[in-house]
Amino acid sequence: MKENPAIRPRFQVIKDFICLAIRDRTYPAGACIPAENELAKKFSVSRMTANRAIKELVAEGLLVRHQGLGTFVTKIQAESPLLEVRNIADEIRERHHVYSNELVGLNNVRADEDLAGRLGVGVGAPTFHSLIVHKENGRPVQLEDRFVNAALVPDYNQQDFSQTTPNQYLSELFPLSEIEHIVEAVLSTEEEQHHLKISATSPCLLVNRRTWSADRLISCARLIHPGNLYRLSSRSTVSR
Amino acid sequence: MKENPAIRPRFQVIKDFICLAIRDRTYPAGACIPAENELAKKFSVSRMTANRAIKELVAEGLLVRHQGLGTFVTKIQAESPLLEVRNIADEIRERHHVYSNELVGLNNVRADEDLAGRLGVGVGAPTFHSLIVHKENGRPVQLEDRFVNAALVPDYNQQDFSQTTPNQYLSELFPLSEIEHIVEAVLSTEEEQHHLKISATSPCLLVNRRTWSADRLISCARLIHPGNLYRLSSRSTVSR
DNA sequence: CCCCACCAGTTGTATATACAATTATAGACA
DNA sequence: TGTCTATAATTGTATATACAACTGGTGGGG
Repeated sequence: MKENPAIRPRFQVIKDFICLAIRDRTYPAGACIPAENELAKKFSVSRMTANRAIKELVAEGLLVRHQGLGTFVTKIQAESPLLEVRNIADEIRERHHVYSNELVGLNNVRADEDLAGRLGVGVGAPTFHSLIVHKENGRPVQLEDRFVNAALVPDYNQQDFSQTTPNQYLSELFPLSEIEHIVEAVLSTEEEQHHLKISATSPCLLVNRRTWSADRLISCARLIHPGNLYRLSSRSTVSR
Repeated sequence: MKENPAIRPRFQVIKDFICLAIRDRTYPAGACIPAENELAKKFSVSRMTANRAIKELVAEGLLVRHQGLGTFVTKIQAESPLLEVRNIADEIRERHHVYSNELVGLNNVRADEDLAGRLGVGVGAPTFHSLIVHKENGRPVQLEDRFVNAALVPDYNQQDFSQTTPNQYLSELFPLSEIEHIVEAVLSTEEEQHHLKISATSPCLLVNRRTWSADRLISCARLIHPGNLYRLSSRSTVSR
């Protein structure tokens, strides 16, 4: 199936309808969505087609079904540990949301003492510094402040980050061998507030991440998220 | 759908057939499996039913399809690195599920030639052998078959493993310095089937793990999981 | 008040059928 | 020999239909 966004299969139309309804709280967590026959009538399709749409959303974890009862929106109950480097663009798209970003800056930077220590390079060594706002449906959800070892990634500052993310680009060049995560809750700086469009009192989730490939420290990133917009999510169940 | 192994839905019969054929190399990695119409004829079902079986295996990553061409067994090209020893009890609890276990046995064992080789001790040396079923919400998810060097961990067989796991106990005593993982897919023994409550044809993921602390080999464990309950993520592509 | 049967509504599995789209190959023609 | 077209084979989407199984509510009877 070649995806032409303008011409969607009927089952996809229904999937999109349901996802939108979940997002705008028409069907909040725990709520029962219309039955297959209802959706079939509403969208003038066969029940099989409605079933297909629902079944796929069940497989994606957004819905859960009980024979005889109905189909329910899953509830978020738990967070999964952060063990992997996920590509934020993929995560947003998996939620059927629109990913975009805004490149604030992409510069050559000589490592000061602090950065040298964090990036494992010598003081004065060349690095690249990128500052990017990642957006979900146009809303800023992550400010990525990243430093990359220029000796290892000489073309970093030639990349077009409207077409890829730094994480994706780097992971394509360097298979990860080690990841370090430090997670904490912080208040944001004035600059961060500006980019994330949040107030000075909004708590933020800060993830400091360093990635190694074959024992070489490739980059270190400070990822900061508005606390009310970002959480680590996992599979959910519904209780009646 | 309540699963009664004796009465499987027709699409499940086909899924099982395909999985078995993949495992015994009837259809090796990269191979093309029979088309929907062929399977429909072979199993006397409608094409829709064959399609359902294949589609689900595609979703599970075992198969990949090309319109006009056929359906292929995926090739495993990479495995996500196993870099840590996670405590299964913690993992399950992090999923907000109930962890429990069943201690099948905890014995003193003199190392035979095979075990001596694996545990790096002399033939006849004293070891401890623990066999534990780890359960998530009462359901067996891992059978842990572990041998520990008794000279290094003399109190191992005094532990109450209903209050901790062997992994947790050992990791508190011995900081890990090296881990070896060997991962393969196997059929389970009759005893393993009994403990894991699975059928003889259920594929299992086997992780053989050895852990060292300060260059001393502490223990070796055979961890076996029902394939449908536990899997390591992997990226797969197919080439034609 | 409790129990049971019935019913409505829902999901679960399956079928025969139809048309669309893609791919590779073979044959015809220049 | 190269190009184009037709065909065969395959997957992709969809339909109307049927029966099975499950759940909860209601009504009737004891």
